[in-house]
Parts: sequence; C-alpha cells; structure tokens
Amino acid sequence: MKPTVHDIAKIAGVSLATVDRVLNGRPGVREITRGRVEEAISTLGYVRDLAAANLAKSRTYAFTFIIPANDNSFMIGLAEEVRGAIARSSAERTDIRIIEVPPFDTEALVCALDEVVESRPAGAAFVAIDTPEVRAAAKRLQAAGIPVVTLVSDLPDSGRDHYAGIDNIAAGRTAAGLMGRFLSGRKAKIAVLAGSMLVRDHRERLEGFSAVLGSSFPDLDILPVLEGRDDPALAETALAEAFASHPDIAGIYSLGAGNRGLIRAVQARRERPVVIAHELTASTRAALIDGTIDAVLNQDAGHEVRSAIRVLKAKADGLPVIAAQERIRIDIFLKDNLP
Amino acid sequence: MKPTVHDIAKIAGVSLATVDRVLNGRPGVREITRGRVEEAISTLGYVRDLAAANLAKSRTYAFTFIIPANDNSFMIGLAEEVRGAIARSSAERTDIRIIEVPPFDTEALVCALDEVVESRPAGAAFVAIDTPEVRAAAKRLQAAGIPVVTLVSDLPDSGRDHYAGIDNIAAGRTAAGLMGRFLSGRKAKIAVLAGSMLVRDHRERLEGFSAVLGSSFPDLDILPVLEGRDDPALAETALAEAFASHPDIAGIYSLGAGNRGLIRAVQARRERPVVIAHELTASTRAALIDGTIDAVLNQDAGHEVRSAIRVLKAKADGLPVIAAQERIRIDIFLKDNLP
DNA sequence: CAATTTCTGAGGTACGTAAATCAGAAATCT
DNA sequence: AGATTTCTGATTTACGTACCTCAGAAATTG
Repeated sequence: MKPTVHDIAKIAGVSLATVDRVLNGRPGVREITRGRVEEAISTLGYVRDLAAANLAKSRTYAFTFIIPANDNSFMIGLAEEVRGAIARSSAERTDIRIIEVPPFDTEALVCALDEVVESRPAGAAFVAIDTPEVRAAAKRLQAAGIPVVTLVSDLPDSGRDHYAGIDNIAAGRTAAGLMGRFLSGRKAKIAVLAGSMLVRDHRERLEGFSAVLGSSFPDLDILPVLEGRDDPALAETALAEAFASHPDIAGIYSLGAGNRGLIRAVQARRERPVVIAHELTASTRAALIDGTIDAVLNQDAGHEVRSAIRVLKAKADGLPVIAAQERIRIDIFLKDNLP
Repeated sequence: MKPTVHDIAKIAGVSLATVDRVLNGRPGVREITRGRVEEAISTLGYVRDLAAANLAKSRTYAFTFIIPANDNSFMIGLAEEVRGAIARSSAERTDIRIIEVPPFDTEALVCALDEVVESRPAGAAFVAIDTPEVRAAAKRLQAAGIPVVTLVSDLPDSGRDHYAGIDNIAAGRTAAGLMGRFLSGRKAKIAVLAGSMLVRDHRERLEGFSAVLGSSFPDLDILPVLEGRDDPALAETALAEAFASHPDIAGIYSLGAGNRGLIRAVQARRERPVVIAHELTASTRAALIDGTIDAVLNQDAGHEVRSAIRVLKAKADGLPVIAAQERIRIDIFLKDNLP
C-alpha cells in the first residue's frame, strides 16, 4: 500500500496538521519536529498524490498563450490547437487564455508579456521574437515566479523554463543533407527563402543549412537570403527576381512560411529545381503530390501545444519533465509518406 | 463552476444515491426517474471528474504487456521503456506486468494471451505475430472485455482496440522514395533484408517499398528478399552471398533488425551501396556517422509505450482518444540530424 | 387487504490531501 | 510572577465521487 500523510503522522508521532505544515513549507514547526517528519517521509518513501491534492485544492491551472495573429496556415493551425486544448480544459483542470499579437512586432509582444505578469497565471507560453526587449520581458515573467515556455521559436538566456519546438539547426542540416543527396554531385546555385531573420527559428535553420552545405556539398553555392516575411506575394516576387538574375538555380530551401507564393513562382518556370520547404499545409501537400516540392520538413503544432501544457503543469507543481517525451520531432514528408 | 453530482440531484429532485445509480448503471431506478436524472445531466453538461472518481475507487489500472525476448537493441529498448513506465506507475495509478515470450513463436504468444484472459487485467498490449492462432487468441481477449492494443506490429481483424506503432507501408514507401532519389536515375539492383515475413510490420514495409520502387523508379530492380530473422550473423552471411552473386547491387533496404551483421557485410565490400535501415541504435548511429548507412527510419519505443498506456487508460474508462496525439511518427535520420 | 417485491431517499464512510479553527504548551518579555 | 507571543497538536471540514446500509414509500402479487 502506498504511504499516506496519516502514516507519516503515525511514524513521526505528530499530528496531521504538523505533517501538512512540513509538506507545504508552512511555518509553525520546530526544527527538531520538522526533522522527525522529514525522516519519516523519506523512510516511508512518501510521494504526494497529485490527483488528491489537486482535488482538495480544487486547483485549476491558469495558463496564458501568446500567439502571433499571422495569417499563414501554420500559425492558424497553432491557434486552432490551443483552442482544442481549451475545449478539453475541464477534464485537464486547465484554464487557458489566448492573447493574439501582430506578427514580428517586438513592442506588441513585450506589451503582452507584461500584461501576463500582471494577471499572474500559473504559467505562460509564447512564440518568441529574438530581441533584447523581448528577452528582458521574459526575464520579468520568470522573476515573477511564472513558469515560461517558448513555443515554436526559442529565446535562450531569457530564463525560460522550456522550449516546446523543434531543433531548428538540425532541421536546417537535414534540409541540406537532402538537398545535397537529391542534387548528387551537380554544381549549382541554391536559393534560400526566409520569413524574417528576426525570429530565431529562421536564423537557426539557415545556420544549420549553410553549415552542412558548406562542409559536405561544396559544389552547391548559397545565394544571398531572400526575405519574404512569410507573405506569399512578397515571396513570389522575390523568387521571380532571383530566377531572373540567376538562371542556374537548381535548388530552393524555403525555411519560413508563405509557401503559396513560392509554389507559384516555381511552377511559372520551365526547369524544376529541387525544392525543400517547411510545414505541411494544404498547399505544400498539394505541391508535394504534383512534384513541385520534393520534401517538406514539418513540426506538429498539436504536439507542441500539448507538450507546452504538460511542461507548464509539471513546472507549476515543481515536478520533473520526461525529457524524451517532450522532444518535438522533425517530421520529414516525401510524397510517398504523406499522412 | 463545474456541475457536480449534487447539482444533478438538486435539479432532478432526487437524492444523491439515485444519481449515483444512474451514473454507474446500477439497478433500482424507475425508468421515469432515470429519465429525469439523465435530462438533468445533459442540461447541466455534467462530466464526471475522473480524478475524484479514481480517488474514491482508489483505482489502479492493471495492464499487461507481452513483449518478445528478442536480443536486438530495439526490443531491448522497448522492454526498457515498459520498465520505465512501471517506475512511474505510482504517480500514474498503473500496475503494469510484463510477460516475455520467445520471438517469432506463435504458440508461446497464444499461450501468453490466454494467460492474460485468465488474469483479467484492465488492458493488455502485445507485439503481434500475424497468424490465425494469434488472431483468434486476440479475439478471446477482446471478447472477455479486455481492451487490447497491438504494439509495433499490428493485427487487423482481430478486434484490437488500437495499434500503437508506425504506418509500416508508409515507412516502406519513404525508404523507396529516398532510395530512388539518392540513386537518381541509375540503373541498379536493390537488395532487401528482412527479419521474418511472419510479422506484419516487415511484410508491410516490403509492400510499400516495392510499390513505390515499381511505380516511380522502374530502373531499380528488387532482388528476392533475404530473411535474417533479426539475427546479425544470419544477416551478414545472407548479404555476403547476395553480394557474391549480384555484383551490381547499388542499394540495400534493411527493414528488420540485426543491422550489426548488415554493417559488417557492407564494410567488407569495396563499393559502398546506398543503405537505408530501420531503428536508430548504437550501431546504426555509428554507421550513419561513418557513412555506411545513408538513412535510418526510426520509431520511438518510448512514445509507443506511453501511447499504448494512454490509450488503454482511455479505453478502460470508455473515453475517446485524441487520434492525432496517438499517431506514432516515422522519424527519418540522416547523419545531419542525429539527436 | 395483507404480504411481498421493487424502488427511492437519507445518511454515512471512504479515498488522500489541503486548510482552517481552537486549545494547550512552551518560550519570551515585562 | 503574570502577560504575551510563538509553537504545536487535535479536530474538523472540504474537494467530487463511489459505495454501503437502512428505512420507508410505492408498486405488485396472492
């Protein structure tokens, strides 16, 4: 039988109230008595029954998610997943609030983060922008004792407790590995289309991509990065111009969103380059099937949201997380293994 | 505030005991009264608080896992993950028992399954062998009202409630897609090394691989399948013989275990073929790094075990499962994205 | 109409923990 | 020494559900 607080009280020769004070760090216990209780706890191997504790506290976990109001499929899907979690909130004892902020807007994000500090939830998750202001705001959150999880895009050295997202350097390296093998030995130019170098995930993908291409496939040259701000129209014109000035582009790595524009630009061309993109959406899926895109690297927004919630709960309770369970995987989709 | 049984009793104008009888399907309630209670339940939108219910029942979920006592890294890792779940059992209210059976042994598996029927746990998971006897035994389990989950290798038409494993046809198709692109346009022979055609996962991988190779890469010819019974020594000799009789082998798809033998055979040869294997282990990882293996398709045993437990719990409680959460993904590892 | 059988309500205890109240003991201060 | 403050223990209630007992009401049977 699992030991309970009653057993501790019996063994330590104290009352339930004293055990409760020790367990919950409340004052009013002599050092000697506290020692006796703690000894009883460790000899019995007592672990608090979280379900019973939450029931007694009638606890609900108040969490806040800050997500950019981007209109690309991925961010829309991410918001959708958070709403799905809200729908399950009664069963999971959570009370999740969403704050939407304009995309790539440091000021708005900082403002939202400070609002979170005010409302003092049991935890917060947000899609980071990598600027000093945001980092400072994240530190304020952390200093207020609120567990913080970054979502999709990380923010190191900000005191965040956890990052729920893929390893973007590895993603970039993978893209490079596939690109190199798919072009096997050809000498060619590679175009890279990014959203913004302001977000860390895009920067890291580029970093990983360049590193592997440089070391393992020296015959492939990367052209200056095109910034499309995750906007289909901007992406299309940027790419069209690149095609015009570099007719020998044989590969494209699209490491951001706004792939509808990329697809239109590629389809308007005679020779098909090898195209590797991120995020499986309706348009990239169609492009995979018709051969416009060769491979899609994907992160599962649902997994990221559920993982963020699990981690926030664990942090709120001061519990460890199962690291292997919370590692978000990079899915690689070819047209042959579309789900 | 979330509605409770007390609210139902008040609204329906009955006592707590009657509400309890209706909720738990106990006898002793007139049809008319039952109707009134059920109406109150639906108008209030009552959902039973599982944590409180489990606490009151002091319920633990007794689950049985049947796993083959294979000595390859993957199965050892799988057993390890189940033991990890046992270590967490007190916090998760589970009581998991492991039954080990000899690998590829229908009779032993059937015997174990029937033993499970006797012990009547709240759920069972097993690595299936695809034979009529096993299918019949699985049906007996299901008929006994015990939720059944197949693990790693599926068994359709057996009444199993869920399959916790990857889509092996998609895995085979992916391997073929990578193989075809890596060999881009070359005319060559492909060797396939399997464990046993008795397990469904191996059969399905071959099926997917053959289908895509045949339709998309007609220049690549598949040689007759080599069976290595997941044994390194057998795999090595089988492959060495294949090399001897077919000097033009340019690609190898190893869809089972026992890759240590495969690696030795490949390294003993002058020309390096394109090699795609399954399961990331110490040896396949080393082979990826030194270039002996080009890609590894992996399934995460930890995810499979945790998913199986979540699903068994849900089934035991008659709850729905989040399908997207329980889809086990195929990880693709190149040397560039090793974790 | 009496004797049953079948419903239903009232009330309680339990699960393991949290948290509040109150009273007595010990230590500190005046 | 008496008053005050600080500890400590005992006891109780609560969280939401399960499950048990018992008694009385209603319906059914002979």
